[in-house]
Amino acid sequence: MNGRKAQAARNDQVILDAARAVFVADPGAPIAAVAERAGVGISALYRRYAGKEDLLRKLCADGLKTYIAEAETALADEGDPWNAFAGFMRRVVDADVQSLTINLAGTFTPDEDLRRTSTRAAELAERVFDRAARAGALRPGVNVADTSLILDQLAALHLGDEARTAQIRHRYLTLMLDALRLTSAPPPPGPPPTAEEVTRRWKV
Amino acid sequence: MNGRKAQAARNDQVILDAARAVFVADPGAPIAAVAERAGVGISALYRRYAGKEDLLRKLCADGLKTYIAEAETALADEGDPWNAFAGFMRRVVDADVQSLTINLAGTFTPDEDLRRTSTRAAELAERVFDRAARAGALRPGVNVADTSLILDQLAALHLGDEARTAQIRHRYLTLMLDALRLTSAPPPPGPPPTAEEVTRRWKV
DNA sequence: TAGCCAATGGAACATAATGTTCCGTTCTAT
DNA sequence: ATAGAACGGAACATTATGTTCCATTGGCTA
Repeated sequence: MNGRKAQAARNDQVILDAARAVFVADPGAPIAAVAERAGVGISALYRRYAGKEDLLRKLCADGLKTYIAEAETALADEGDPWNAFAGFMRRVVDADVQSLTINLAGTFTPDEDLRRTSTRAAELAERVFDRAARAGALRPGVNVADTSLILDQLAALHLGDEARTAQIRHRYLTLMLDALRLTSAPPPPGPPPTAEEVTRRWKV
Repeated sequence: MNGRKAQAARNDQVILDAARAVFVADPGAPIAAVAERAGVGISALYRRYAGKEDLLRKLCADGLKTYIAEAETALADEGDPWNAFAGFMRRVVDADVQSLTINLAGTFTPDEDLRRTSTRAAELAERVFDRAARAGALRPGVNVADTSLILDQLAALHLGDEARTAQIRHRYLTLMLDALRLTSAPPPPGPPPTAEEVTRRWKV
């Protein structure tokens, strides 16, 4: 298949890739920046999405889906529960999911479908976490919400280059995982984060 | 002393406090928000500062000064070098210095004086860190720049309430410090951050 | 007491940024 | 050859926001 239709199909992907790159780098970027990066005109965007919010919702939903996929991969791992959990965290950092979900939250109004996806993502993550916890691999006093906030912190790291940023994020993820693995250390101070505190960032 | 002059003197402080609160919560906040929070008119601001950048520079310089003060306190501590270092980190988190320096960097052009202050701050922090390192209290492979990036990550944490935010930041600072204290653990992966990478965020 | 002036409030102004629409053009399929 | 999908990008509408300007207030001094 060639011609106009093929270009359109290719553009679907090109636009999504560009949008992801642009909004990961700057969540408040103008829509024109996406068009420029994709090498298309603005109407190519508006033909596909009703508006900016629509595009952001799509990106966020995609991010949650890869998060879910990684969690399912971790759950399918029959080996050491701690390793499954740690691997899950590393893959989520690599996919830069947090930049697509947390950093975009609040810039658009979520729809029902997105809320459902978000709920499912949280459930799966909890199962990955709990399995490691029940195996006695985790420091006392930590919970799933802690892992969300840890991912948030890592997503805040920006060092110019995308590759270098990923590298440095893994550096601090390693430190955090080491701290979470200290099963005989005292619980970290302060009340642990609640699910509500982690969810509050979503608009409406 | 009373009357107009006293009000002006009070306003100096009120305006600075309001500006700190507003820009810590939102580095891109409009200047009108500061005036509103301070309960003064806009001209009360423009009488004191040539423009928005001027105010931001002032806030940033103040932040660096408290950072320097805390580092000097740590250096004056003759006790355990690790405790001095850890206390320094905790106090910097409490003062929310990072929100006034890193988060504001890039939104204004630093002047010569601010650059000098910044350099001095880095020197002192390095001495606090090195003393702990020479005492053998630190995990191999970590350096001062690591502590900067750790503070950045913590500053990215926002949980509505200011008190709660401080609480949760201390939670993860504790985890990070625990990981930094594992003197017989392997060095964290990836090339450590360089001074240049930590400094790059400054405009010009 | 009259008058000067620092200090202020806040409307008005000037821009800049940016989401969205619209129209002429291109290219494919029939 | 023609209809219509897909597109480019200028034009438009709106909003956000830094800065200026002027009338007003209140204390201090001659």
